Amino acid sequence: MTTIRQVAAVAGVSVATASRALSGSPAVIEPTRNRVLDAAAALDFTVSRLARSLVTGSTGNVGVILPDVTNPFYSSFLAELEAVLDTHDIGILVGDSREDPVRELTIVHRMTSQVDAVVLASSRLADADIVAAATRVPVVLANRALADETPLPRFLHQVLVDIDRGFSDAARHLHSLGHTGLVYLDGPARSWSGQQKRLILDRACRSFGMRLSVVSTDKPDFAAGWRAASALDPASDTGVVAFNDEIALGLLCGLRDADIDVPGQISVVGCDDSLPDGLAWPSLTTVDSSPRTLGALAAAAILGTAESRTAHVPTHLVIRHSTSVARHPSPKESTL
Amino acid sequence: MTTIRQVAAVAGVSVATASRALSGSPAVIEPTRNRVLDAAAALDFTVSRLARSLVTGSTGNVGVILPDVTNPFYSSFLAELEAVLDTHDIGILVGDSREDPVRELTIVHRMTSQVDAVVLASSRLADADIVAAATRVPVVLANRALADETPLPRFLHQVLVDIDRGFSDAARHLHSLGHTGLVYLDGPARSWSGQQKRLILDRACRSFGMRLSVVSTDKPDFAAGWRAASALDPASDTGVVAFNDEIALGLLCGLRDADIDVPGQISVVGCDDSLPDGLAWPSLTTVDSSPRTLGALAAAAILGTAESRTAHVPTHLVIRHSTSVARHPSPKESTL
DNA sequence: CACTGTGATGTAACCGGTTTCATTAGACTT
DNA sequence: AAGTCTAATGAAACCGGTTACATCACAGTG
Repeated sequence: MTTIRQVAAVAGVSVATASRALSGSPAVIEPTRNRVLDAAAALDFTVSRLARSLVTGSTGNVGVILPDVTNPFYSSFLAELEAVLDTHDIGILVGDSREDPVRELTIVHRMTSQVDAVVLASSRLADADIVAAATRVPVVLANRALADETPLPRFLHQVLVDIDRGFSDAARHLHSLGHTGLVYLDGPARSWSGQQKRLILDRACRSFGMRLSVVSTDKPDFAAGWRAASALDPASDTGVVAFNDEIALGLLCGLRDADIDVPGQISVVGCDDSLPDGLAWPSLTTVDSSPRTLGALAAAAILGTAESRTAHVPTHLVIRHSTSVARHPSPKESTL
Repeated sequence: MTTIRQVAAVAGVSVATASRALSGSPAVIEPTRNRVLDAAAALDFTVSRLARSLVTGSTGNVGVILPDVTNPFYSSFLAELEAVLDTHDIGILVGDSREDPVRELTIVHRMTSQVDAVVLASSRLADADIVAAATRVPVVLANRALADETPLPRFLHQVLVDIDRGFSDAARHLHSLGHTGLVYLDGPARSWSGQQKRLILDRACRSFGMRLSVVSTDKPDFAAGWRAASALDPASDTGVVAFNDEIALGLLCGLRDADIDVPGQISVVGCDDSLPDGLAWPSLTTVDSSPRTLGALAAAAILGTAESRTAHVPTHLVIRHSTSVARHPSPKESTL
């Protein structure tokens, strides 16, 4: 490996001058700079970000920890975050906690000493652990908020999806279609956003006088939705809201497999609006919480261009064809 | 930030001893080690991987560059790679080239000085660039091979999907079902594996006396498959092989939208076997090239446990219900 | 008892850059 | 011509660890 001292030697200058020339300091005169750059090119030299980081105290890297890289929500989030930071020549250390708080904490520790900030997406950590982490390295919480009573640490940003609007509207929508009860297909047990969605639906149902029942899923994917299909009874469960579109899609397919008509017998609402046109049939009514926008907000927090300590991605309900008027089987009707 | 000198001071030992105690050297006696560990705990100290890397020459990180994190093939690959390396306390720097060789090269440069190795997944770089990179940092090529005439650099591993078997079988399968021609829905123009798939199909078709036509797609996703649906003519295009399952799925949905029956009118074969059960209807005949296994092989190459310089993931054709006997419209039949 | 060997610890150099501060040369002032 | 200022460069400290080598105490040996 070639070092800056070799470059300096070849260029016939001191290491200080070489360093200045290479980092574009204006204090070095044109011909000198060229000698250094030529030498560097000749030796195929690139500065060691490691060594630079050690002395400057900034690494040019940020850490990102996700519950599951494989989940489209997180991979989109990551893609956008990466795209923005890349333009600022910032690298990304990625960690996959696989929904495990212990592993998440381990990864945080591995990262802290080599990044300028850590982004925790849908963190499964306890508030206390997050607060503790924020004392060692700036933290951006994405899709997760600390409890209201927890005071926000100095170096903690939050970027959130404002699902309140979307989920309230989802409940209102189903209510207005005559549904008298709702089934919520929840996400992972430790998911903060899943819990929020549940709370919002609960509040909404209460205000509309609807029943709410919750079905848990371990991993929020297609298979979970498919399995849930067989747990539903079209006689009583006419309206379903899912944690995300993957679950909703699995449900759609599972219901079709069971010859249950959507939206004729059961109405389905998803979340994220992450499915490409034409994949879901019928097209899915969903809450559009954009992970890419969330990624952009996280990037803004990292870059210091965020306007406030906690930012929100707005949502709204996108009504398509997986929801329709509830069919109320009256006692008189026979099921044939 | 607390340093090892502070820990040493509190523990009443020299920095050397502190360092040894913290890194588990056997040369330090039990009570001393405890004093150091206690001091470290009291000061909430963690070693700076940065500083350690600088002197030891090994960073404990590897870089991974992908054409698109959002693509399930790559996110699965990444997930597995991460999972294995995580158990060895190795971190991952991730870069998304977005199919752009220039960006890919930039990312390689950003990484080289801070990783122990770089994994290039489906690299879009020229052989020469890859070889050049391999002189600066060990490289693992995943799903991409150098040209046969290019001599393998010392620090270059290759982990490949042995699609030959799967794709030959796909062609044979369709041939045996009476299809007289094949349409190949290709992936990104710069994709090496796409080119390989094309070559294999070409060879196979030649040997079976089948026609082969190739349709290009820019991004290998659902939407591309959907668009391709309208480019097919069921009268002549009865057998289709797709670059991956996402394209195949898009095609399936697009064909259904156009009221073209699969497999009645058109048979479809995908690649990767990445779709969850029940998503595709009819279930998709596909070549099972496992990205997770590929990720595991890449990890083995990194860890030095690889048995050879180039490893292969075997494939075979998984026959399901999206392929069937070709319906040959004879001139006498009317289309009604 | 003097001598050698061994094991625990300390001292200081080192990794590859950046940056403070000193030095030097030349331009400008008076 | 002496003095002051400025701009370019160099010397050396420093970032936070690791490790080669020196040191020292003590046990074992003849």
